[in-house]
Amino acid sequence: MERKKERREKRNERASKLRRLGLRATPQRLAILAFLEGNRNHPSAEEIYQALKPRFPSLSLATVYGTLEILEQSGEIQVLTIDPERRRFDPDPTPHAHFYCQLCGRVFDLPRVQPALEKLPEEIEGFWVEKVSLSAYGVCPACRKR
Amino acid sequence: MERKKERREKRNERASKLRRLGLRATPQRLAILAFLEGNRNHPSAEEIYQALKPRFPSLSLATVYGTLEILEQSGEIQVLTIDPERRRFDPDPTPHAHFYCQLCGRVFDLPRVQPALEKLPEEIEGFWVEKVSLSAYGVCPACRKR
DNA sequence: ATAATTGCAAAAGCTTTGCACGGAA
DNA sequence: TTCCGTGCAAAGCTTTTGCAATTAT
Repeated sequence: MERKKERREKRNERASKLRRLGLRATPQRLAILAFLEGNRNHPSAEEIYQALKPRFPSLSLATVYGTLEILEQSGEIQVLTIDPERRRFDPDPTPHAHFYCQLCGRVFDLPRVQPALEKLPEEIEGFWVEKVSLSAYGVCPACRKR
Repeated sequence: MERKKERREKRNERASKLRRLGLRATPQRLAILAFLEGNRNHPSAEEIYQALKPRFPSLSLATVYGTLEILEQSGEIQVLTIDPERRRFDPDPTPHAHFYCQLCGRVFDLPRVQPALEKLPEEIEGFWVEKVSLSAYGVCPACRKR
């Protein structure tokens, strides 16, 4: 069974990543990292919490928020303010465009729009720019069909 | 005194605008419109409320929220989600870039960055785009000096 | 007159905080 | 053993809602 070994390795990678950031590798943090990894759904804190709850019955929403906070400060993830109702979290910290569907509320990546962002300088009209975000609002392909 | 006449005219313009939208021209709405007009501070609902409270002691926050909601739906203003803490309102409904200062929390217009937005089509990769917003985060000129 | 709008209070979310306990290093 | 991290409950905010009273038309 190679799968077991693979999982163990990924787990170790995540633990190392956390320790490299000066953080303790707790089961909760490892689970949140694992859930986020490769997740393109831009989940909210509540969604992460609900998804992990079955396997971590003692998990608390406060821990989820806390972990997401330090992961953002560490540059491992990015927080999106695209959804007017709640914060969304993106495991990919590199700048890229997002789309918010006003019908279903889902958030999508728009990787091909990215280039427009690259051209922005570190300084615009005296403002020091740390991060740029491009958000589009409208109707996603699935909702257009209905 | 020409000022009085001018104020009366502006007030009439706002009243007409409201009625054109099928809305009643109440003192509260006229005051909110007047406060927003030419206001480049991207105020929050609370800020609008506090600013108008002295002259409209009976004004309620619920009315402010309600008015802002219908003004947005009418296309008269735009709601910004750039501030992670609260919604900000912009009397200019046309798409333009914004800057959020992470130190003082103020929101600025970045009118010269606008062109980058113009190039975006109505449809991107199957997504129907109704609105695009470009937000930059960093430190504003005033805060850089300190 | 009458239908829309206001203001109040309460409710509904989302997110943060304080603190005692538990667990990683 | 030593702190860092967790979980719980409560609090803090922003925003929404229901409804009776008011007011624009």
